[in-house]
Amino acid sequence: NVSINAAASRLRTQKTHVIAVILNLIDNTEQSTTDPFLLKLVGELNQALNAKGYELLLSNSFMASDDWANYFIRSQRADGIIVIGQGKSTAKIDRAAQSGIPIVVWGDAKTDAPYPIIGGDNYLGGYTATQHLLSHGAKRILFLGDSEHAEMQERHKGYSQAHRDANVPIDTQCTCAIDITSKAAYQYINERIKANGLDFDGIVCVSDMVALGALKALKERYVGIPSDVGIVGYDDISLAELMHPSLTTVRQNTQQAAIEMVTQLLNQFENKPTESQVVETTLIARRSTQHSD
Amino acid sequence: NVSINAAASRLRTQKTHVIAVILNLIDNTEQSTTDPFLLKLVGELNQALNAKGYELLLSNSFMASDDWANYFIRSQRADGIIVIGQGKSTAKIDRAAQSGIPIVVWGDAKTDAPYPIIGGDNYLGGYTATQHLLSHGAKRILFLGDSEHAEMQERHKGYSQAHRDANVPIDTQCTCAIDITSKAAYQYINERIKANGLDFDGIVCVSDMVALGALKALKERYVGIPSDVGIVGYDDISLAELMHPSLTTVRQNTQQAAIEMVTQLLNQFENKPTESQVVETTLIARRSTQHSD
DNA sequence: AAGCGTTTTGCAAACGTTTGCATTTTTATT
DNA sequence: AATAAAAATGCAAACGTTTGCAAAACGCTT
Repeated sequence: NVSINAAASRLRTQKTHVIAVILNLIDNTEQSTTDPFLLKLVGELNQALNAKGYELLLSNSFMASDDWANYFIRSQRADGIIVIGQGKSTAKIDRAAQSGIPIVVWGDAKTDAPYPIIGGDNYLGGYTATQHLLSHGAKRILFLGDSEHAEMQERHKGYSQAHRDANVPIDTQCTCAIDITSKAAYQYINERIKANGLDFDGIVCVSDMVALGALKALKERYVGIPSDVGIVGYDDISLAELMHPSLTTVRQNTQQAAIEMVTQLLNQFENKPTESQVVETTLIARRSTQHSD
Repeated sequence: NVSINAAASRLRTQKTHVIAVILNLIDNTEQSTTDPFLLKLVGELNQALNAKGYELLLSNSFMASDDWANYFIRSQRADGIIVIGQGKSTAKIDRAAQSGIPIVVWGDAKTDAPYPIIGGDNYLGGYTATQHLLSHGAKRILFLGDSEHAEMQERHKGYSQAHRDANVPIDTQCTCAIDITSKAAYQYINERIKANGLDFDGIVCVSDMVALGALKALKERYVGIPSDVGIVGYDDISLAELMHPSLTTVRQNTQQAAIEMVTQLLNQFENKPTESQVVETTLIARRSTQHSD
């Protein structure tokens, strides 16, 4: 009676008021649908979309196969697409964008692309995290993460620049390419210490999950934190401050990001110009890098 | 060309191949869309649904207002509803079910209801967790959680029975009603110790998040874990094993749960009988309750 | 009361599928 | 070769809105 048929309405108006959110997971990695940061973003997006009268269709790009434009937009399942994560290759994203559909992605905003990219300031994040460790006396800082991602590369640039600015030499041995999971980090740190001993006094991690894995390995070997090794994560997931010691981390304003992504997407519906946006990125200093004051 | 219009198809066939998943959040609580366990379940549901050719429409019941049956089903936005969490009151769920729409809920399977409820064995979970602590010598065990939920009540029953079976007296002072957030747990433990000193030697928590909050408070006061206080969580979120000490917890098989929920929902489409189901619930013993072996 | 502009009401077409029925074509059977 | 059965093809109706247009009703002015 009072409820109107959405299918009919959509057919008639050619508008679905649905946005597909695609978790663009890293293919051969276990960084899965359960990654806290990604899901946090999904939660924020849901709120931001609802506020604008849109609903969120969650997709892990299993059903959509590879042709997002056709599956979601042409077939009128959604009005636009929000992709979370650039992945190692932006091929799928590029293809979708090329067919001229409304699309926004969460990733590295500095990437030059025909679609708007929203993301934190990865260079600044990497720089600040590293500088923070250096200023607390660290001399050999590991960079723990996957450098194949645009986001990670930016962070690594910041990592390098911070070293140069502080006149601390960079050892390429300190850049460690691992899967961005806590498990991989745990294993890596374990094996490195077994092989080399404790040949570092700081770690910049590419996510909090990675940091937690590293932290666990260090604790099990009774490495003092932050006395022997300082560690900083990335994302400020809710667990970060609950750790012991609480985890210094780089926070990206996900709420702002979600709102911005939705705005940029809706702009495309009205053919307004769009542009990539950088969201607030701040270091949250906690105990994993400094003793109590 | 090759892509068919979903709106038209849905209108004609009266089938959307979409399932609405509603995060039935506890109203005046901060247990938000970012709760790791809930999102884990969402992830699993997404996979299980995709496997059956359905898509997942995520909803936090903001858009749906209160009339789920009308908003989602009558209006043909989805074919069925999966509700995550019974909440303090099942009024909304009952109303939706009463209008005869396909619905399944994650909650306490022992609750008598006209719709299938999938959930872990909360009584067993509460019992096993408590028994585990008792068998490691605990004498005064806190039950930390909100007892207004059906699920929590069952766990509390298990908690009580375990005490009786072990001939350990129960003090009502040990049943602590708090919001199920890490923050509330942290504050509660802090204040309790400040007021009473360390008047307990074990904690059964209603979720891992709660356990983490409690853990943090204990560590800050240099309470030995598990030597002074043993602690067991619930849910086995990925962080549980990364904590230090790693967290003993009760694991509910969420993958099995997701598949079961989807099955029960699809059954309703074909008017097959449905029934509430209990999923595998096991204690994962880790360091927060026992020293290394 | 007639003329004019504005608002209300009513109708029919269109959105793109699916489905049932009727017709035609193909294939198999005696 | 004639007939029955099966498969393929074509057509039109229906799903429930929205929207534009026409017609009608209404209010105001001269």
